[in-house]
Amino acid sequence: MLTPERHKLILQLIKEKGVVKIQDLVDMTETSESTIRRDLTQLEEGKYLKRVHGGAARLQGKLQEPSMSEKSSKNLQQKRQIAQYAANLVEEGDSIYLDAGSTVTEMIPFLPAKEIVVVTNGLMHIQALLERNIKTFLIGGFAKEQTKAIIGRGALASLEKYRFDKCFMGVNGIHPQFGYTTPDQDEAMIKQMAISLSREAFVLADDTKFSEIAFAKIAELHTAAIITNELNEDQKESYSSKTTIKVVTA
Amino acid sequence: MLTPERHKLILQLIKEKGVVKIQDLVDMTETSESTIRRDLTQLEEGKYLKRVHGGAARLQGKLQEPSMSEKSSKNLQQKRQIAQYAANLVEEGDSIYLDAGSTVTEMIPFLPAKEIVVVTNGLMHIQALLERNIKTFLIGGFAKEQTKAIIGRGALASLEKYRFDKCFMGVNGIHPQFGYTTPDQDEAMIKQMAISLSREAFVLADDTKFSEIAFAKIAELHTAAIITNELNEDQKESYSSKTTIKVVTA
DNA sequence: CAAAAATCAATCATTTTCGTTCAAAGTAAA
DNA sequence: TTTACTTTGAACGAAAATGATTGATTTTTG
Repeated sequence: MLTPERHKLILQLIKEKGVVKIQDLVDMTETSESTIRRDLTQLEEGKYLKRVHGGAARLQGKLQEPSMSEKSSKNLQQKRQIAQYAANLVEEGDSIYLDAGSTVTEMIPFLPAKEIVVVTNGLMHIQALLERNIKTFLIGGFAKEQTKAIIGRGALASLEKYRFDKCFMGVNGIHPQFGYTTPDQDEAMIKQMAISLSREAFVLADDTKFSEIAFAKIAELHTAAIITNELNEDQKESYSSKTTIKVVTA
Repeated sequence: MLTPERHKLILQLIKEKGVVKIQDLVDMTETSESTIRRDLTQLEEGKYLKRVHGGAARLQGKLQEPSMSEKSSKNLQQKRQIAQYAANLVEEGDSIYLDAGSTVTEMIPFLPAKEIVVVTNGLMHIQALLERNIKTFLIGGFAKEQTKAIIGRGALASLEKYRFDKCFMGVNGIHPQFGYTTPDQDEAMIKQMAISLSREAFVLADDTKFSEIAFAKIAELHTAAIITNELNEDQKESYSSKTTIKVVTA
C-alpha cells in the first residue's frame, strides 16, 4: 500500500470517527506498527492530526470558514439561486459558453463536472473552472480591466471558431439593438456573436429591472430562456406574446 | 505501446484511482519499469501528477505550500533580480510576449507602464498586468490547470497573428529540439512559436542548472540573451563559442 | 503504590524503489 | 543505404521505506 493511500485512509478515518487506534490502522493497511507510527508522525508534523497515546485524534482548533460579510447579502443569495438553476440546465457532454460577469461565475460550482466543455471570455471564471477540473477554453483578445473580460476584434475572430449547445449571459449587456442596455460596444459584440453560435441562449437576470422591451427584442432572434426570480405582470405578458422565448422563475 | 498511449492511460488511471503503483503500470502496459519511470518523470515535469515512492498520485490544487515557503526567500530574491534586469530591457513602445511562468510574473512590477503592449499565454500574469494598466492581450486556447497557461492548437493559431519586439521565456521549457528539457510538448510548441515571432528572445534563468547544450542549441536559431545570476565555466565557454547569443549576468 | 501491560522512540538490517548509465533496437532524415 | 536521433530495457550503486528489536516511558491494573 502506497504512502499517500495510507495517509488518505488515516485522515479519512480520523475525520469520521474522531480517533483511531494504531492497531486498527495496522490491521487495515496490512503494514507494520512502525510504518503506521511513521505515518502518524508525518501527519502530525503537517498539522493534519494530533497524536495521542495508542493512536491519533482529529485536531479541533481548525480553521473555520468565515466570509459572512457578503454571504448574508440577499442579492448574492438571489444570484446564487438563479445560477444554480441555470447550471442545472447544463447536461453532461454539453459544450457551453459562459459570458463574463459575476452572476455567471456563481454557476460554476453547480455545473456538472464530467464531460462538459466550457468556452468563456471571463477571466474571473478561470480560477473556479480550473479548480473544478472542467475542460476550459479561453478566447483570445484584449483583456479589459474593469470587467475582466476578453474583448475586441481578435476576440471575435477567436470566438467564431466555436459552437455551443448552450450559452449563458449576464443580464447586463446584450447588444443595444437586441434591447438590453449595454455599457460597452465591444463587449456587446462578443455577446451577440456568442448567442449566434449557440443552439440555445440563456440570460441570467439577478433582478427584475430589465424592461419588457428586452424580452421582445431578444425573442425575435433566439430561442432563449430568461432565468430570474420574480416577474411582474408586464413581463409575464411580454413573455406570453412571444413564443420563442421561455421565462423561468427559479 | 506508444508513448502517448501510455501517458493517456497513466493519467486516466490516476484520475480514477488517485494513486497508481509503478508495478501495476508495468503490468498493464507490458513495458519495462524504466519506461514507466521515464513516463512518470515527464508527466510530473508537466505538472500532470506527483510522483511518490512506489508510484504516482494525483495532485490536488491547493495543498502544497510548505515547500514554497522554505526555499522561496533566497530563490525569490534571485528571481526578482533577474526579472528586474529583464524588465529594464523593455523600452517604451515595445510589443512584448510574456511566457507563462512564475519568474516572468516577477517582471511585471518593473515593466515601463506607458505605451507598451503585452501579449501572453500566462493566466497568472493577467492580474498584475491589469493592475498596472498595461495594455494586455491574452491568446486564446485551452487553459491548463497546473501551469495556468493557455496551450493547444487554438493557442498556436491565436498566437501567430502577433509580432513582438522582444519575448521573455521562463527557463523551463524551450522546445526539446532547441535543447531545453521540456515537460510539456504543448507548452513547448507555444514557446517555440513565440520565439519565432519575436525579433529578440530572452530566457530568464533563475538557476544555473540548465546544461550548456541548451545554450548551444538555442544559439543556432535565435538572437537571444540568457539572463541569470551565476555562470559556471562550462557555460561561459559555451557562450563564447556562439556569437548569436548574449549571456547576461544580472 | 508497585507491578504488569501497553505504547513509545530510536536503531538497525532488509527489502523496495530510485536515478543514472549504457548498449541495443527502432525511426527519421540525409 | 548511411547517419543521427529517439526510445527502450537491463544493470547497478544510491536512496528511501519498511519491519523487527530493544529499552525507555506511559498507562492500566491489582
